[in-house]
Amino acid sequence: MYRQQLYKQMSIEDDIKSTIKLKEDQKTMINLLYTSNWLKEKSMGFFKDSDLTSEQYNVLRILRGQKGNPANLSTIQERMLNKMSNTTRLIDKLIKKELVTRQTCESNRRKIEIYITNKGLKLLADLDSVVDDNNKELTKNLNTSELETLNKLLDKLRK
Amino acid sequence: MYRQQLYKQMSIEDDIKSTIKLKEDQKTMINLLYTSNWLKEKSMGFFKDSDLTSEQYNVLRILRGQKGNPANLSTIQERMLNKMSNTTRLIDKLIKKELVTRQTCESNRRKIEIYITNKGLKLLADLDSVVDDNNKELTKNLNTSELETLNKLLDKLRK
DNA sequence: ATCTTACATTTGTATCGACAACAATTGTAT
DNA sequence: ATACAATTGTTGTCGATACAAATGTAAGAT
Repeated sequence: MYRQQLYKQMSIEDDIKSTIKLKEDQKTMINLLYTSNWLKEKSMGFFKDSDLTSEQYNVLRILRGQKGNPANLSTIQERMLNKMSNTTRLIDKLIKKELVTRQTCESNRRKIEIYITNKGLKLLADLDSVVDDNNKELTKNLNTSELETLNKLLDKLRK
Repeated sequence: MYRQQLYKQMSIEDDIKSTIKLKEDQKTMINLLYTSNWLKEKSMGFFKDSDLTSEQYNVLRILRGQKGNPANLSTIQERMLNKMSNTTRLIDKLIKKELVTRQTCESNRRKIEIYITNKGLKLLADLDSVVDDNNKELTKNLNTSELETLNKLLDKLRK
């Protein structure tokens, strides 16, 4: 039983060359993982140029969002897109690049406080327009209303 | 229409605790990465139980899709959800577990042919229902029509 | 005061992935 | 026939990552 490829838009089943008919929920699972990898691949060039990994960039964004306030490790971990087990060493890398600083919290010495440096802020500012262009490029096939629908569905999925 | 936030569904902006208003395309990018990580996390238990990594499972699925025909390395790489650089060593792991076999191709001795073993097929068969349940559980907040819409939008995004 | 438990981060270890160098085989041009 | 290029896969290296155990700190119970 062969599918009608000719009239159909290229779908996830074509992309992964599935030989069997997938159920809608299976398709969604695969589609989401596949699409997120697709996005990562398409963004790789950007991260390579900036000499940051996507996780490092993510942490810098989180710190900028603190607007001058420090963040401690557990806060950062909570907010990261993908919780990784070893934020310590990620911060080490950022410190070596002088993009953040680390100091132990006065009121609770178990905690450490992490600040983004001016150099870090400057780097982010420089990257902003590139990231923006990249986002626009990668989402150019969907109009705003479609993007909204997509976001709503993703939010609802995780609800 | 004030205090609209109170009645609003939890969105990606709440999830990542963004302090700034994001544009729709930014939201989509983050939402996709975040959701795929969410799915991976939620599926982790399954992979741990089966003693397979998600990539190994993915490769076994691809081989089963071959329906008895072998696949060579480059074919597998093409079809993997996330292209990894070192499929050789991934196959090594699967061979050690006796889930696949490897032999050089007769007609083109640069190529190798990879077959899934009966043990591999049996493992997949055993996992099928678990995977199915997992999929259903993870997509339970969306009905079929919503899943279809989601799939269409993802396909269109990558088009 | 000491003990236990919880919290916050760090460190050890083993594995994974990216990248590059390499080897073997096949294809092609002269 | 020979040389050169392209294909296909393997191996070495190194940084990144996951997971678990260890460390240091705080708070509560007895």
